[in-house]
Amino acid sequence: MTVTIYDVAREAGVSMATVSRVVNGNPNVKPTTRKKVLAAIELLGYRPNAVARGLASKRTTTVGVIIPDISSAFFAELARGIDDIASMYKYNIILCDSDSRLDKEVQLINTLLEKQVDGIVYMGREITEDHMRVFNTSNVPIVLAGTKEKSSELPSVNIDHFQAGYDATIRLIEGGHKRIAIVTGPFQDPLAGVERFEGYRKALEEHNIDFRQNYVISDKLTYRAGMAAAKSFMSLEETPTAIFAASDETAVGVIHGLQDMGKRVPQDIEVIGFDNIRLSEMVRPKLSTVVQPMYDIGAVAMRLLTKYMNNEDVDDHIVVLPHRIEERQSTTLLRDE
Amino acid sequence: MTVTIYDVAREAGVSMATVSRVVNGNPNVKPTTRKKVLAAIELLGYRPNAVARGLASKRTTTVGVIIPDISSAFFAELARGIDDIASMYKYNIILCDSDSRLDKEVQLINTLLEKQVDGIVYMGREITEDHMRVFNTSNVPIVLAGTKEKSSELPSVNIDHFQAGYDATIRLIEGGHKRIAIVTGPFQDPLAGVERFEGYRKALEEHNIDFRQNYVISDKLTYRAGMAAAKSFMSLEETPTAIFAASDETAVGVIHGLQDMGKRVPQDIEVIGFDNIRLSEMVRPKLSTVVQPMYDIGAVAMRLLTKYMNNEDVDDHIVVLPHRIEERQSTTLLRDE
DNA sequence: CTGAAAGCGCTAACAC
DNA sequence: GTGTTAGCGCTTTCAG
Repeated sequence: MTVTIYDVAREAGVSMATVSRVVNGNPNVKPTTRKKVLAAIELLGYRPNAVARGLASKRTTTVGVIIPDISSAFFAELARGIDDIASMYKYNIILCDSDSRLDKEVQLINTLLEKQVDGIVYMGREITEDHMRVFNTSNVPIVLAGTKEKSSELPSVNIDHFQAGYDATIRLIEGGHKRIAIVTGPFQDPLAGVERFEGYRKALEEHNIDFRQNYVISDKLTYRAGMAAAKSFMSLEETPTAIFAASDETAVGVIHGLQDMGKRVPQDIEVIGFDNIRLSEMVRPKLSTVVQPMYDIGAVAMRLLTKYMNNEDVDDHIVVLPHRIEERQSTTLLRDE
Repeated sequence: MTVTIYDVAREAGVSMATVSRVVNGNPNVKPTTRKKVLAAIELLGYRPNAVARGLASKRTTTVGVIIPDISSAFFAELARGIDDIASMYKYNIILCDSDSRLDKEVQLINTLLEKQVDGIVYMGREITEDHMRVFNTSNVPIVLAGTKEKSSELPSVNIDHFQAGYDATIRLIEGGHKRIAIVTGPFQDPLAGVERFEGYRKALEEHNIDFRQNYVISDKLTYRAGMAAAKSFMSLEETPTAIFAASDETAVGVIHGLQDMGKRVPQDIEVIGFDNIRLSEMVRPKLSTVVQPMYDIGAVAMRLLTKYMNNEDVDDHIVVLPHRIEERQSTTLLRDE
């Protein structure tokens, strides 16, 4: 029924080993026999069975990727980086949407390990001890992309979120603002919820601006949350004049919430986002934002993983990529008015 | 080093076969022995090797998914539907980004087949004879999601794009418009480029509205293309009063292009999009659009695939899901002014 | 209800 | 250069 390496061998009048050699590009084959084998392969329509190969060689050229939400523009962009590099190195990807649920994540990791992936790229928001426990049962390398884990045991690639939050706030301060609000992620999220927020605090502190608890809203970084936050801030007695939202989607929600209340951005209130997803250029005013090199984070993470899988030396298992601020129309920082 | 089924068998004092049975949930095992085996598994930290299982059983519980661009909101949403149903049926997904390139697609299909996936869900824009050739070498079922192939041999799930294009245009006509332009996809794309466009033509024709060649622009359905199209249409002597864009992103580009030229939407010009991606609610005015049940298309496609993989009967291999029009703020169809 | 044994299709020494 | 021969770790008859 299905044609195997053995059929090819017989057809070509050689041994399985020889067929295996030509299939795998082993140079130790006389050109004439190679030709014969190739002809037999063509004739029979032979397709190597990667599962059998995987069992025999103990390598599957497949890596597992855990993603919290494939329809999130941010993670999808990371995934693109991962996929590009993976395919460059001839790896395939088993993509698993974890829905950010711990139980599912743990189960997925186990499944991936059973499937004998050669390595795993993990994306998530928070890493608990339960995560670490499963990670530790892994016999293959794992690298975190856009995700952090406090002990810094696991290799990871990120930007400096603290610094990024600081930078964003500084720009607002330099724009002359004193009443600066923030919509930050859930506090369980060490990056979007904590570090960016800590950067914000530090910036205020350094500039002797009082920190006001009612200027901070911690929520899931959705569009709706942004709209709600805008309403909430605008109901304060002393309303903020600038808002730092820890994600672009949220920032856009903030802007629309503001606009719906008749406020103009940036004339009345300035808004800055985070990530630089494509959406940020597809709204009016275009969103000023902290740009995170999403594609690169994914790409570098995957590249790092290939090094581990090939037992190459890696000089630094924690890589921090640069970020920058892209000023568009939702802030007026560059205008001198 | 790694613990195998054999180790568990010895530890539990039973045969491999018995261990296999408990691992696979075979009921023909005495509770006591099951308990013993489970204990041994726990003790040894045994993790079944899915590759070996796949080789022996000829099933990998893995399906391949080809996606043109993982960072496209439309396809990502389909992928979510696919993934959800796949995980519901205990399948894992090998996700391959084809970048819409024929050569890569063909190569990816082959790789997936080598990896012994149990089935394939294919998403793409166009299906050529080269595609069909590879598809035909497959010994596992393939279903198309959001993609069509003229011969209708392959199972697929879609909406009726012709009807959808027709409906969108009719709404514009009913809104009182006579000068209706369209930004359609590339003509190689049978759905976004051809069918939607044909629907548009038919609607005009039925209402005795002259078809004008300079009211149609066929381009990649990007945001930029939308902006460019808006400029182009507005440079015409007789400018359109309504524009149907064959994707939401393009529609938003059109709107912004219009706004940048000082036009108001919908007061001066009405715009309707296609797909109903999340973006359509995250812009102002909110975009009226033809809603395509993206998640469902993916989900149904995957469900269909499971049927084929289990040799279940399927009554109809071509499934057409319903679409509808969601009126938001970029059209005034419902207003009576 | 349980065990023995024959593969699944391929790779990887090891000979020649 | 090429062939032989063990496995890789598991499922699956087939007995009993």
